[in-house]
Amino acid sequence: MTTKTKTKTQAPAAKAAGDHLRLDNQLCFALYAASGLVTRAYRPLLEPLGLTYPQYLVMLALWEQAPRTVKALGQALELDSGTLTPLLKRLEAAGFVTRTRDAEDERRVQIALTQAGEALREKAGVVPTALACQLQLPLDEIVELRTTLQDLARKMKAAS
Amino acid sequence: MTTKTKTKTQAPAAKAAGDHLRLDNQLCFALYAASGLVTRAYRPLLEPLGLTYPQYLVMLALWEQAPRTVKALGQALELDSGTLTPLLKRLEAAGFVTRTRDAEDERRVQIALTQAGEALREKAGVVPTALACQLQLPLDEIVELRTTLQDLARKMKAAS
DNA sequence: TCCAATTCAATTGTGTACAATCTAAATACG
DNA sequence: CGTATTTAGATTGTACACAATTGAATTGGA
Repeated sequence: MTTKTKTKTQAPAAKAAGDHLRLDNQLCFALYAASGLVTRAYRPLLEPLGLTYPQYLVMLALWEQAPRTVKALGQALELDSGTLTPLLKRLEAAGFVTRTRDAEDERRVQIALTQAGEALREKAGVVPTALACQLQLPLDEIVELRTTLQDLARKMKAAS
Repeated sequence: MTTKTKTKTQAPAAKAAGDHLRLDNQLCFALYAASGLVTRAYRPLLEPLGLTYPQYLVMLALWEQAPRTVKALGQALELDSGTLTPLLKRLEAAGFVTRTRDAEDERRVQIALTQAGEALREKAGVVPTALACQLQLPLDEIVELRTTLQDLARKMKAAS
């Protein structure tokens, strides 16, 4: 219906401002909501591992390459030290990583995996598969969506 | 240390575990990183309005329809009262919304826009356009990505 | 050489996010 | 009626997330 009449209607709702401020037309909100929903879907899968979702991402980064500095982790995950420092301390307290000052350059802190941290990789192996089932998306669509998002991320980083 | 195999090539990186735990192969991480980058891109645009990014989303929802209950806002934005209550108190303190107990049902709190809150919509009008430029994506790709994400969100809500 | 600029991580302060719990209000139901 | 259940928000506790600042370590010049 879209009462596009030039009525000076004030109270009811958005109208004159057009659709471009509608929540459902915002890519940003679709991204925000989807990201939140996916994070929530991971929670029950990660709880048995003793990890939160951001902690899981940090562990993924470390399983791929360790030891790494806080800085390198931040670049890989797009996070800064204000976020990572307390998170890594919690992972250290949980026994999954160690934090050591680099002897070469005392400003750096190297994050390494403990035995328990390494061992956790086996248990985490089932997580992506379990989640992929919940997504209810065919594999080729998952790949395409992921590629599009990585593309977007790359462009935004370049433009910043 | 890595006594498990006699191959001396243990240290470098993930390998046997396969690619399915690689960060770059995770849709969840692509979503997480893209969402964070977009949020960050909004920040400088929203700062002159006196809004954070989640506050902006709440205002979008209210510009579309107000007054609304906290519950209704939570459903629209996929957020719960533990997040919304303090956020709405800050918006109230900023003078953009009012919070009123519903006389019909005293459990409900109605969130309405103030004059300042209504007026902010005009200033916010430029935000989506300004951001669309930064995205460096053609409009049809934006629409397609948005549709895919909304699809994903719908499926995940249905499966939960 | 010496010191200014840079770099790295930690800290501080503000603002989300959510689970679990709590309270009051409304509804169901016997 | 009167109580059990459900519902709406608020509160509490834990965990991100980032801007701004700090402080120590390194680097780059003049």
